[in-house]
Amino acid sequence: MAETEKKEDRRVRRTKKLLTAALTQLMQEKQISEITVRELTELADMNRGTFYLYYKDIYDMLEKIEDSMFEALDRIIDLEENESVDRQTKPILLKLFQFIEENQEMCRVLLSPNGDMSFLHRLNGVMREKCLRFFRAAEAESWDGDFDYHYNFLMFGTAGLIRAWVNRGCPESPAQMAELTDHMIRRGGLDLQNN
Amino acid sequence: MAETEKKEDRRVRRTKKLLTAALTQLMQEKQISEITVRELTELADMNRGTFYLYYKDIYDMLEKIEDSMFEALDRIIDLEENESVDRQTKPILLKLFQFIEENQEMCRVLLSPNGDMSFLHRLNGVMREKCLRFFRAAEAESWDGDFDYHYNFLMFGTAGLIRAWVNRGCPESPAQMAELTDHMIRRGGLDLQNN
DNA sequence: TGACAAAGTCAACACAATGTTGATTAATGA
DNA sequence: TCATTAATCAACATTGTGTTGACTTTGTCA
Repeated sequence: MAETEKKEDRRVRRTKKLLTAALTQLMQEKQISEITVRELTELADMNRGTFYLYYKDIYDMLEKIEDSMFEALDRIIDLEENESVDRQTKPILLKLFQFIEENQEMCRVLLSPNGDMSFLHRLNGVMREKCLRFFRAAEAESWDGDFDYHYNFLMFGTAGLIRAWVNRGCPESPAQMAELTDHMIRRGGLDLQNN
Repeated sequence: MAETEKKEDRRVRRTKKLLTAALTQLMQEKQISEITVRELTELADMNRGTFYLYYKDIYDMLEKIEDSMFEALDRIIDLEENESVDRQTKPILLKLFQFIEENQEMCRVLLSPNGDMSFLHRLNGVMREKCLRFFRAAEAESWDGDFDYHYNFLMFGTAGLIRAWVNRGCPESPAQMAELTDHMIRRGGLDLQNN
């Protein structure tokens, strides 16, 4: 459990970084399933056996990368919770988008057609915990047993927003995106007349 | 291009149906990438060589299954367009949810953690065309260059709703879901006070 | 109904990626 | 500096792949 224990040997850091870079590149070109350990290590210019020192297979590697991302996200958002006393969603969204911007390369491939559904689901799960406190406290009794539906709509919608944003290369600032997301969540996307 | 040309030999239909059932089952248990042609055909109780008569590999098979789903969806929604003259989003949503209900097994696995990101993206693309006419004609000039963001939020949000629904086994009727979705799209998920 | 065409079976094949090994060399950090 | 640990390299059995040709079974349609 004790993550980032002390910090690894420089060679280990180097190796993992090279492998991650190679994987990110390959995932832009093809399905994860089509990526072999052989070509990954060839691209990273290292011995094939070295890969197995750290990962069981490609999927195990991707999962471990996601692990460390979620850990970082966890730290950031828990920190936020202490700072802000008010019940706004915006601060938490701002932190989220700042995090996405910093990890935009990996987020882009994970949300691309070659991406990983389980990443979406994990993001869904992690954010759900964070959001529950905000939502439940607010006057959200209106959705009773429908919370699941409401939450899934808003979370997946936000994921769609993130996807579009990273696909464009994050031209807007995290603050702008947090503002837009907050607006979408509160007032919906269609400002139509009531029919 | 000429799809469903005449209709295939009964043996071909049988084979493809058995393979599809086997794939659906296996995808509930494991990642697509971990599914081998060998075990798939063993489960379907047929010769391994038979698989290669129709599909290049597992991914090719999944893609072809998705193809036929999108074809069916296309027909349904194009039909709808002729029937309804008004500019409501609800009729199109109703047809969508009816379609999902009929294909709920496959939809459930495709949207599960073991699912297929490219399915989401294809759904995104197909529905985008359909929705453009409705949205553009409506008073939706408010979002100008931001259409992409709005659309992605609403489409992914709807996908999240679909996911939650099929995961529960579609207890609500398609009409109820269309109503809920319409509400989410128009008024957003949070009915909070304007802060 | 019966004949022909097409689908499915079976065994065999070369090929490629996997995951693991033991011995050796190189880099790190205290 | 030196003991420790990472990385390399070659080799290995194993497994899935994709394809072949000869065969048996099944469906279609005249």
